[in-house]
Amino acid sequence: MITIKEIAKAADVSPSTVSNALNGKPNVSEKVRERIFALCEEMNYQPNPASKGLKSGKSKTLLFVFSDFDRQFYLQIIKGINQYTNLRGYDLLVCSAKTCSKFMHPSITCGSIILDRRVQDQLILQKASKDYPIISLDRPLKHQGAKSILLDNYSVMSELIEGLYHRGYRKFAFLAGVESTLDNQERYAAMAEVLRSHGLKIAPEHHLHGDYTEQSGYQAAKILLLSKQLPEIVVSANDDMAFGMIEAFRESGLRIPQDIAVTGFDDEKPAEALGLTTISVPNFERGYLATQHLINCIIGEGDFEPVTINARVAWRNGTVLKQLGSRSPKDQ
Amino acid sequence: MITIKEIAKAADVSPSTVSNALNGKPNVSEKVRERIFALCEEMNYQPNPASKGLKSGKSKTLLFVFSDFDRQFYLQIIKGINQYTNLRGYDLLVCSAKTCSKFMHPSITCGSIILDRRVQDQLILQKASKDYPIISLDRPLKHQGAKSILLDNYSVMSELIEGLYHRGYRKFAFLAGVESTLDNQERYAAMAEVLRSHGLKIAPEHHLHGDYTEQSGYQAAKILLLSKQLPEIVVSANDDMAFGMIEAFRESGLRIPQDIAVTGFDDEKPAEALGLTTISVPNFERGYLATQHLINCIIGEGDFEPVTINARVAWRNGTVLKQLGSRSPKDQ
DNA sequence: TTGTAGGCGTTATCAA
DNA sequence: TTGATAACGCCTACAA
Repeated sequence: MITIKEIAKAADVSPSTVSNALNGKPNVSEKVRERIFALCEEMNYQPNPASKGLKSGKSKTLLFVFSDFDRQFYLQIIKGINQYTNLRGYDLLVCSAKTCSKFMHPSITCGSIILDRRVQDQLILQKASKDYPIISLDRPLKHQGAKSILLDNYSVMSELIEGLYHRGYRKFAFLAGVESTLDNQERYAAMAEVLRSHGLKIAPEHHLHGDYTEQSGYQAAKILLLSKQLPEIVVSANDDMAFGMIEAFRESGLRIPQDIAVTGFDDEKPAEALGLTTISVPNFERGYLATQHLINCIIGEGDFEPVTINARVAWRNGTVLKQLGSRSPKDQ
Repeated sequence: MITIKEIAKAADVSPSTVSNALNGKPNVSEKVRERIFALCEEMNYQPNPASKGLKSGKSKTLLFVFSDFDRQFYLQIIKGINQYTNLRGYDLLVCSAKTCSKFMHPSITCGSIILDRRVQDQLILQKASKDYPIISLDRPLKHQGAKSILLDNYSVMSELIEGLYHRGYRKFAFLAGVESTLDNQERYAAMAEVLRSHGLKIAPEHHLHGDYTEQSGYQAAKILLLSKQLPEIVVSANDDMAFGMIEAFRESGLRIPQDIAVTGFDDEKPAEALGLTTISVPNFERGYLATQHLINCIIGEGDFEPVTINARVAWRNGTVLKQLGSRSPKDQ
C-alpha cells in the first residue's frame, strides 16, 4: 500500500506537506500541490481511513443494523435511511447483528440505527451514549443515548378490528407471530380489547401460532382446517403468514373471502395484487425519520424521548367482504 | 472513550500487559488477567477497531456494494453472500456506490463484491489487486485482482425464444432495458439471432424501450397500443417492465395471454402469482458463489478468470399460451 | 511474568 | 511555505 510517506519521498517534501496538500490546506504552494496530486494519481495512492479515524475520532458515517434479508419491506426502510443520510452528507454502512458490535464504535461510525431483533438490548445500552447515539426501531428503551422509534400497533389494530366488526364479522381468529415480541403482543392486545368491548372473544382453537414466515402461516391454516368450526376471518400478525394461509385455504377449496376472510399486517408488495386488506406501515418515512433523529442527536440537537409513528389500514376487497351481513355470515 | 491505557492505569499494569491479556497471550498471570477482564467489563472498554487494523492491516471483513434498494431480488444475493461469509468466519459490510471508495481499503475490508452499475469500472480497476480482490457481478473486467461473475444471458434467452417459437409465436416485440447495459444487449442479440435463424425479425415499431422500471413498461405498452398491428408476444428485458405492461394491457381491455402474451426476466416474487413466464436467475447461489470466489482469492487460492453462470426459463401459463397454433395466432 | 519502546498512517502543532 | 515532532490506540519485539 502506498502511504503518504512514499508520496512525500517521491515529491521530495515532508509527509506533513503531502497531508496538507491533500486536505486542501492553504499553506502549500501551487507548484508543490500540483506535483503531489500528480504523484498520488500516478502511484495510485489510497488514503487509509483507519488512520484518519484514529487521530480525528470523527467519522460522519452512520451504521444501519439489520439481518432479516427475507423481509422485503426492509428495503424501503434502507431507502429512507439512505436518502436522508445522503441529504445530510453522511455515509451509510449496513451490517448484520452478528458483526455490528465491532462497527458500533466512534472510530468507524458516529451513530447507529438498529432494526434487528437479534441485537441484544444490553449491547445497545452498552454502546449508546450522548457521543454515540443509537436509534432503535420497534424496541422500547429508556437510556441516555438511545432513542426508540415505535409503531403504534395498538391504535391501527383497533381500527382494523373495529372496521371488520362493522362489516359484520363476528367470529375472529388470530394468527400470532413470535409471541415474545412486543409487536405481536400489542397487535393481539388491541384485537382482544376491541372484541371484548363488543362482547366477543377469540375461541381458544382460533388462536393460531406462527413465526412470521409464509410457511408457518401455511401450516397454521392447515391445522385450523382440522377444527370443527372455522372462523369467519383470520387476522394475521403479518402479511407473509397471511400469504401462506391464503395458499392453504385455496388448496383446500375454500373461497376467499366468501368462505373465509384474511387480513395481514405490513402491506408488502404482493398484498396489493392479492387485494389483501392489511396495515400499511410507512417504512420509507420511518427510515428517513430515524436518520433525521440520529443525525440531530449526533450534532447535539436531539433528545432521547421515544417517538411513536402511525400506520394506517389499507382496506382492499380481495380477502375481506365489504359487508358480511351482521348475523348470517355464511350466506354469501 | 476508554482505551487500553486507562485500563492499564486502573489495573496498575502496563498497556502491553492489558493488550496481551485481551488477546489471550499466555504470558499473563491468571490473577492479572482476571483483574484486567473485570476492569474492562466495569469500565465498559470497547476496543478501537481502527487502530487494530492500522498495525495488522488485515480485517476479515468483506464489503458488498449495491444501491438499487428497489430491486427485491438483490435481497437474495445478500442472503447468499451473508450466509457464505458467516460460514467462513468473515464479517460483512454493505454500502452504496456513493461511499464505497472509502471502504474499499485493506484497513477496513479485505475484498469486495460489486453489484452496482453506478460504480465506475475505473474505480474497480484502481482498487483491485491480488491483495485486495474484487468480484464484480454482471460486469466483464479483465484485470489481475478483479474477477467477473457473469450471467449467461445469451443461452437462456435463446432457449426462451426457441420455446416461444415452438409454441407457435411468430410476431415478436422486444421491450429493451437501458440500452447501454451489457445485459440488455445480450438479451436482445440472442432474441434477434434465434428469430433470424427462423427467418423472422422484429418489426421496428415492435422494438420498445424502457429503463427497467415498472412505470417505463407501462408507458411502453401504452405506446405500443397506438400502433396499427400488435405483436403476438412482448418479450421484456426484465420483470418489472413486464408487470407495467401487463397492467397497461389489462386496462385497455386486452386479455393476457389470449390477445397478447408477455414474458419477463428475473423471476421476481410477483411473477409466480401472476403466472408470468420469465427467466429465473439463481440469485442466492450467485451471492454465495461470488463470496466463495472472493474468499478464495483473499487467501491466495483463487484465480481471476471470469465465471459464467446459467439461468433457466420458468415456463408459466398465466402470460403465455401453451400452444398458440402455428399459423393462426388469433384464433384462441 | 511484566514493562519499555517503536511503529502502523495520518493529522495537528509549532518551529524554521 | 515547509518540516520536525508528537499524538491517536493498539500490537509486538525485546528487555527486564
